[in-house]
This record gives sequence, C-alpha cells and structure tokens, in this order.
Amino acid sequence: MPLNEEQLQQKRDERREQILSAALKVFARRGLIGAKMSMISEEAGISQGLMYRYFSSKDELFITLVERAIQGSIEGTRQIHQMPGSPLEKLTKLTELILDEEGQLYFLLMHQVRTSDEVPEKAKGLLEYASMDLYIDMLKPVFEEGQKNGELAEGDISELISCYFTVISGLMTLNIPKTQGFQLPRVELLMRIFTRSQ
Amino acid sequence: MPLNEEQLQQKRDERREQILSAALKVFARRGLIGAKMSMISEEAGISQGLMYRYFSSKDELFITLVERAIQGSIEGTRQIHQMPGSPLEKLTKLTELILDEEGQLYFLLMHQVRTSDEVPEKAKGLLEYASMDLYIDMLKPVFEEGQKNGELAEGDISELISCYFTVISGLMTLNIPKTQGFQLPRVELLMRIFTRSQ
Amino acid sequence: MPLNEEQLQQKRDERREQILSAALKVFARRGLIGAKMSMISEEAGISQGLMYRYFSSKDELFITLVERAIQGSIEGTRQIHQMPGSPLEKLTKLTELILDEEGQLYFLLMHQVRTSDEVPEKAKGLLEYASMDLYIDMLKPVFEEGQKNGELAEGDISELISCYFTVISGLMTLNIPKTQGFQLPRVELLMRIFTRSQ
Amino acid sequence: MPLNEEQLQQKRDERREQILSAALKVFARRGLIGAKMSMISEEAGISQGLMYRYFSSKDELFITLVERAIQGSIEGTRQIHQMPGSPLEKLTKLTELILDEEGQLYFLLMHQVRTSDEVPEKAKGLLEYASMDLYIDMLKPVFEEGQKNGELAEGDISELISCYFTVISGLMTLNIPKTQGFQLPRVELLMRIFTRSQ
DNA sequence: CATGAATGAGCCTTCATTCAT
DNA sequence: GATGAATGAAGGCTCATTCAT
Repeated sequence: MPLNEEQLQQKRDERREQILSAALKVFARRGLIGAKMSMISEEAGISQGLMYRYFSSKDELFITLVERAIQGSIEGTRQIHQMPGSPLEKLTKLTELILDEEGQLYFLLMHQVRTSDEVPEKAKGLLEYASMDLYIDMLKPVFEEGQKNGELAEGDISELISCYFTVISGLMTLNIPKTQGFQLPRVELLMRIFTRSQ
Repeated sequence: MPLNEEQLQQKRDERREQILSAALKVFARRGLIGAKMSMISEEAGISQGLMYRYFSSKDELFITLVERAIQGSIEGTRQIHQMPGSPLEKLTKLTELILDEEGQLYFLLMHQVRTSDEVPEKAKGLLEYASMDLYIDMLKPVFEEGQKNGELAEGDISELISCYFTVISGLMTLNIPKTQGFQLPRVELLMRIFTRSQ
Repeated sequence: MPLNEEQLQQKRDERREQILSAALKVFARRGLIGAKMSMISEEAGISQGLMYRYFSSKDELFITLVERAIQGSIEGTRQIHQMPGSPLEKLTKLTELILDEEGQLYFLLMHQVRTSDEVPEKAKGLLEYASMDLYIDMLKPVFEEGQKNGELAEGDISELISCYFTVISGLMTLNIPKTQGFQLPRVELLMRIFTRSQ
Repeated sequence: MPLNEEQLQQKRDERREQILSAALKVFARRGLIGAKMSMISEEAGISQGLMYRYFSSKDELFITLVERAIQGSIEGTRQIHQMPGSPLEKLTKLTELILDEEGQLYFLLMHQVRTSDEVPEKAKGLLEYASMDLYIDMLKPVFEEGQKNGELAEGDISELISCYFTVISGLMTLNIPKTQGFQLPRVELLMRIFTRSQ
C-alpha cells in the first residue's frame, strides 16, 4: 500500500535536505573535485545511487548549495533593517549574527567558487549576481544614519561597507572554530574600524 | 660539450624552482586533487615524466610548497625588527608588505591545508609547527613598546596580535586582486583596530 | 467488489501481453542491453516493480519473446498449405504475408539473437531449434509441385528454399518501413528468382 | 632517447588501426551499448586507458567506424565503372565483391545506426548523407546501358537499383558466414531479378 | 637525461533488482 | 497487489605513476 501523496513528498523533502546538508559538509572541506560522491552518500547515510534520484549530478548538487549560500547571505544581511537600536548597535548585532552563525561552511563554498577554476561555469555566474554593490546598497541607509548621528566614522560609505564585508568574509572563510591557533576576534575590536574615534 | 658538475647542479636547481613555481600556481587555484600533474608540467614547460626526477610524488611537491609557505611567513614577520620608525609605523609597514606581496598564493595553499581534509597528514603536521603562538612571540616586543608609548590600544597583547594575524590571513585568503567586487581595505582602516582612539 | 478467480486470471493475462508487447518494441530498437527495464515498464504503462511479478528477469522477458518469434515464424510458414492457388501463387501470397506483417520486430529480435554476443545462451539455443532445415521441409512439397508444373525454376530445391528465406529474412531485418531510402522491393521482382524464365 | 617524429607517427597510426579493428568487431556483435570498452581494449591487446589517447570517447570511436563504413561502401560501389565486361558482368562482379568482402561487420554497424535508438545523433546524420539516391546515381549509367543492350530487365531504373541495394544490404546484414543454417545465395540466383527473361 | 606512451586504480553515473509501505 | 524508493554492482573515463625508447 503506497504512501499518500503528501507523506511521500514530505519524505522526499527531508531526504533532499539530508543530502544537501551532507554535501555541504563534504564540499566545504574538500572542494568540488576532492569531494567524492561516496563520501557524501556515506555522510548522508544513504546509498550512492539514491542521490541521483534527487540530484542529477555532482555539479547540480554543488550549484544548488551555491544558490542557497548566496540567497542566505543576502537574506541575512537584509535582516539588519529589522534590528532594534542605533546604527552601530545594528551593525554590531549583524556582525555577531554572521560570525556566530553556522554559515561558515557556506562561506567556504563561496570561497571555492571565487578562487577555484574547477567549479562549473554556472556557479561562477551565480556569484556574479551577488555582487558587492548589492550588499553596499543594503547597508547604505544604516551607514548614512550612523554617520549622521556621529556613531560611525566619516569617509566614503561604499569603501567602508566594502571593507566591512571583505574583512568579515575573510574571517568566515578562515573557518576558524575548527582551526587551532586562530580564534575569531571579538566584534568590538572589529567595530573600531567603523566607529568614530573620540 | 657536456656541462660540468656545477653547471649541471645549477640547471637542476633552476628546474626545481620552475616546477615549484608552476605547482604553486596550480595548487593554489585548484587544490591538491583538482591540480593535475599534467597541468603543472605544462605550466612548467617540461614533460610529466621529468617531474618525477625532481619530486617523487604529487604529495611531496605539495608538502615542499607548504614548507616554503610556512618558512616564508615566519621570515616575513621577523622582518619587522629591522624596520625603522615607531611601533605603529613598523606594524603599518609590515602589513603593507604582507598585503602587497605576491605571497597570496601561499596563503591560499595554507588555507587549503587548514580547511581541507584531502591534504596529506604531513602537511597538516607542518602547519601545527607554525602555531599562532610563534607569531605572537615575534610581535610581542613591538606591541609592548607601542602600548607603552601610547600609539597602540590598550588590551591583552596576545588577543591583539591574534586578531591582527587572523584579520590579515582572512584578507589574504580571499585572494582579492583576482576577485571582482572585493577590494583590499586600505591599511589605515585596518590599523584603527589597534590604535588608541584619541 | 473483489474480482473473482477467473477475472483475476484474465487481467493477469492481459497485463502479461501488455508487457510483452512493450518489451518487443523496446528490445527490437535497442537490443537486449540497450533496452532499459524502465523504458519497458513505461511503454507498458505500469511500474517497474510490477513487471517482476510477471517476469523474473530481463533475460526471461527476452527469452519469452524469442520463443514467440520462433513459434510465430513456423506457424506463419505452415500456413502456405492452407492457401489456395498454384504453387507460385501460394509462394507469392506467403511472401506478401511475411513482408506485410507486423512481424518485423520479431525479425529484428531474432537478428539480435543470431548476431549478438550479449544474448543469453538459452535464446541462442532456441534459435538452433528453428533450423533452416525445418523451413525447407515445410516448403519442399510446394516447390516440388511448382517445379513439376513448370512454374518454378529448376534447380536444387533445398538451395532455392534456403535462398528464399535468406533473402526474405534479410529484407525483414532491414526493418524497412521506418527507414528512409530503403523500400521493400515489390514481391514480383523477388519472385523472379524462383520462376522459370520463358 | 625518444623516437624520431616519423617513427612515432607511424606507431600511432598502427595503434589507431589496431583499436579501430578491435572496436569494429565488438561493436558489430554487441551494439554500441553492449560493447564494453574493456572488451575492445582486450581485443586490441592494450589497456583501457590507452584507448583514450586515440579516441576521446566510445561515441567518437563508434562514429569514426561509421564514417569508414559509409566511405567504404561508396568507394566500393564506384569501382563498378572500372570493371571490364558488359553491364551484367559488371553488376555480377560488383555483387560478388560486396558479398565476398570482409565488409560484413560494417554492414552490421550501419544496420545498428539505422535501426537503433541508442546511437549518437551524429552517426544518424552521417547515414543520411549516404542516401539511396547517391547509390542510384552511381549505378544508373550501368543499368541504362544494360537495358539498352537487352541484358537487363525493363522497368523503372530507380526501382531496380533500389531493389538491388536493399536485397544486398539485407543479405549482408544477416552476417551469414558465422550463422548456421543461412548461407549466401549464389549470385546467379540473385541476378535473375534484374535480367531479362528469355 | 627527457619524452610521452602505457597502465590500472578509482570515481561518477546508470540501471537491474529488491524491498518497505 | 502495486508503487516507487533504495541498493549496489558494473561501466566509461581520468589521471598519478611507471617504463620503453
């Protein structure tokens, strides 16, 4: 007696997530080529063959993760507007969220797309869509307000935001928690870059 | 006219460098597994077979590069003591040197060793040797002097230095020059983290 | 309202035919290995799993079709004795029947058994049973009568019949209708081989 | 000490032929999918990997053979104009050549291209180039002369030639020599189709 | 020494078959 | 019974490494 449509779909969705989660772990630490489908399927606890009912190829799996990474980073950044407090408080909170978050693996993934020649063209293309300008536009109102009320340092806003994301991305890419020696700087230290010295 | 012993050795040395340089380029952008020996030999302008007269395996080639990366980063850091000027000037100069330098590929390499599971155990071991404590010890005198004369911010010295290297490593790992959107922050912005606000 | 025993059996029989018919189409055009069970089940409009309640394996399905092909060709040839008219008329009629018939797919199947190494031993064995001698024996009386009454050409009867079946088989194997360029020769042309020139 | 350029090229050419010859045997008897690269390499007496230095894929290997088959059949047919004797003698000789020849495997190959859905589009395309009209044009002069001098039967020349090639193709496709029971009809029997009865 | 041909282990992917529901 | 999810054994292809020349 077959399952009904809805149950089936739910099970399929869960499996899909299961695979994506496993793939993210393996891709992040081994790269597109270094990741073996056998590793992913083992991590997901299923057979190799089954993965191909959900993703038609290793590349598709990879690209799906890249899409999520980009979408997540955009949505995460956008949250700043819902946050309470002054511009500096908002920025601090956003930074803590990003650095805290489990999104590290996604940063590693995006780093691979950016620096590696072996990822599919399509993934490269996706990344271009998420240009720095996009993030600058999202944060611009907050920085403007911060400069106006004197919390944030003077200077070219685009440069400041670009610097912010570059530093944050660098830190996230280092994938610090699992790394001996390195440890994430405290957010207050980082914030000094953007705050008006008094 | 056959070359004499010395000339022969010199030619061997040159070739070795040639191979290492080619390998660095390829490893940095493709990772250990993504890099094909054929790519490296082509980049080096020699046949595949010949590479095996200089390095017994791909792993050995990789490990040799990791050794150089570590050695280079230590020597580079150590230069700070020969630099002229105040502590802050020294730190600024060192930062400019690191960010400027062509050593980006080495940072990518070390990033791979740190984050990737596909790298030989031996390479992982080498990295442990270059612990954060090593760098902290090298910069400690400069930071102490800087705090004493009021140029540098108060606070735990180890934390400050660790923050310094973490931020710098992150930036270098992003491999920025070839990346659209990202651009290296100006050193003055970064230095705000460590300078006493007045 | 559950079906009774008999209805059930009838449904099973229909389904079996449905599967065999679908399998014949797919096997004929793609060969034993090229045919995927998924294609057959789709063509038959049922699930893959269900096929295994009717045929225990792909090979069994294939062999069943080969048995039918052989049986059909023997029964078809035997019909000549029920046909009206002179020997030449009988032969012409038989030829038209064979060439006309939808049995092309069976010819393709038998061709595969004959020429392909990938077919199960058992299928090869079945084909041996349907030797040329069997067909010669069936047509011998007709040819003898035709030679006696002067309609058919003189010559070794076995050779003539063998030539007949070989030419016909070749034409059927070409699977002409779906092929551009080739077209079935008119039966009258073919019959010239066997008729006495006058 | 490497071989000189010419020796190298010759060795490469021999290897190429070796592989093509092995591939023809295996493809002809097992079809595109049924043929395993391991079988071909074993037949050729080399490793699997080496084949990929000469042909970039199984499909390319297959297509190369199809090209040869087509080219060979065209060139073979064209020979008729160099043959001595009357039109009927020419046709008889050509038929003997075709049926005699070791080209059977090529006919099997072309048959697969014609009837199978699993061959690459490119191979299908090649076959269209070698249309029946091409062959009709090549033989037309001979048939015309034969009809004029009374050797060949009256009737539509295109139909006669088409019938000729269809019958011959059918016979060749049966791959008779290796087949029990079937035997190639004598050419004289076949020729009756085209000769004027007297 | 230098080349690139040759090998074979291993990976992605497909698909016959089985199994849970 | 009926479905389609799940498995795992190949097969095509790549590439590090070896070897003949």
